[in-house]
Amino acid sequence: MARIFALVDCNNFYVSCERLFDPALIGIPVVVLSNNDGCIIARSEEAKALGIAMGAAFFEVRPLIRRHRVRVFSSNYPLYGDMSARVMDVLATFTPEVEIYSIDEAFLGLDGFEGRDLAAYGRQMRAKIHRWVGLPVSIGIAGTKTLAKLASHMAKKSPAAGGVFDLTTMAPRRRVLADTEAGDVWGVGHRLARMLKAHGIHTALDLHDAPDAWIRKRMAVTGLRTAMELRGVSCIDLEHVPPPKQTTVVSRSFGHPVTRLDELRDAVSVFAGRAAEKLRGGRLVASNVSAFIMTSRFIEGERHYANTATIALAGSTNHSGRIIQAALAGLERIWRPGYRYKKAGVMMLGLAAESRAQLDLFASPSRARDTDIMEAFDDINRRLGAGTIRYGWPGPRQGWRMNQQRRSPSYTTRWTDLPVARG
DNA sequence: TCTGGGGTCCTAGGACCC
DNA sequence: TCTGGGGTCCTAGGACCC
Repeated sequence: MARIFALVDCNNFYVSCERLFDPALIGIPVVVLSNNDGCIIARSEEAKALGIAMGAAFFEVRPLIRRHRVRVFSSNYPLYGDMSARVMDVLATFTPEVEIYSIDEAFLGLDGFEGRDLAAYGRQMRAKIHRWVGLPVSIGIAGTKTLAKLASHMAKKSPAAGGVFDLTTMAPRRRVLADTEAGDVWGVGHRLARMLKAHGIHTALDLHDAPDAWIRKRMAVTGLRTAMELRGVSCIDLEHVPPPKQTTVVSRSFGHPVTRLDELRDAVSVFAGRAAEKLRGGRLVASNVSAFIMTSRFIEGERHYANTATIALAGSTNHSGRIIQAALAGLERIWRPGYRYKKAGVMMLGLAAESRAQLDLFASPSRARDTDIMEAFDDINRRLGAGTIRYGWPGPRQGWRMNQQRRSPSYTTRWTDLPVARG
């Protein structure tokens, strides 16, 4: 049976979320910044038209932004996460086969819908999301995930498509592939695109037509899979249930460079504490903790240093105290004086379900008590706000804290930020 | 002065064992 | 003391994604 996939992609997602709660932003250039207000990660169409590049450093495009009065926002993940969940809920009313691929994208399985007018079905989805949530989306439909991604680009690019592009009927595949750069294909990044270009492979069609053996040699099995998918052979299936996480990371760039060990200790404790909370939230435990620190890669003429230390936990755990202690031990091992550190983080490795570690956990009475303490800890932070209680003592200097000067309110996830309508 | 954060997968190479 | 093949496991690094 032929497979049918749809890719639903929210247009300029973060910008669209900001516009939803401030309609004055509609029709004018808007951008959203990364954590730490470092670079541009979302742009409205008007901002794109001004030539503001994706990923551009904020300070570099600042003159342009000033000149054109571009509205600028720090990223507001509680808001975006909540809006994302609403979109996904609407999609679930159209098919049970929904794979949430990222915060702003979902793959749908539409096998068995062959008889229908798929583009019309897509337009229904679009209209319902617009009416119920208020966000614009683009939808691509095709026989493989890679082609569905490509079709969603077509849906955005061609005004005639009306936001939905069905590659199974609307255009010959070869023509669409010929109009697509190889680097725009899902699975072909910067490096491979450059390599392909050097070998005369410029378009998606060139890749489609390249010999298997050559692709296998230069792009490994993942590259061959991509080429097969371009040819309409489905190799990447829908993932209905997300596979269990293997690692989880909490890391941040610092608002200002950090030189002192005590400041780094403070940052690493906060990150490790947050990582432990993430584990408990997912009912997971970890067997190892890595701490890592690095200087800026961008400053010329300054010595660069980056290092990671991995510490084995004595038995898998999600206990904040143990994890913080291990992360700090890792930090001591890699810290070197004389550097201006710009970023640090904590990675949890060897994740496993808490339930599988239970027996071991309760083998010792002190561990059972630890679990009770952590539950109370999380409960307090849930009810009174994140960070109400934490491990350790915040250091006197907080220069490592992120810059986030342009954040919009948490309209939908904090009562005090609820928008007010006035008649 | 200022350049995100959080993930996955594949491969090559070394250690170790029989 | 040297020779050889083959298997597994682990890690580091590189590539990708949003």
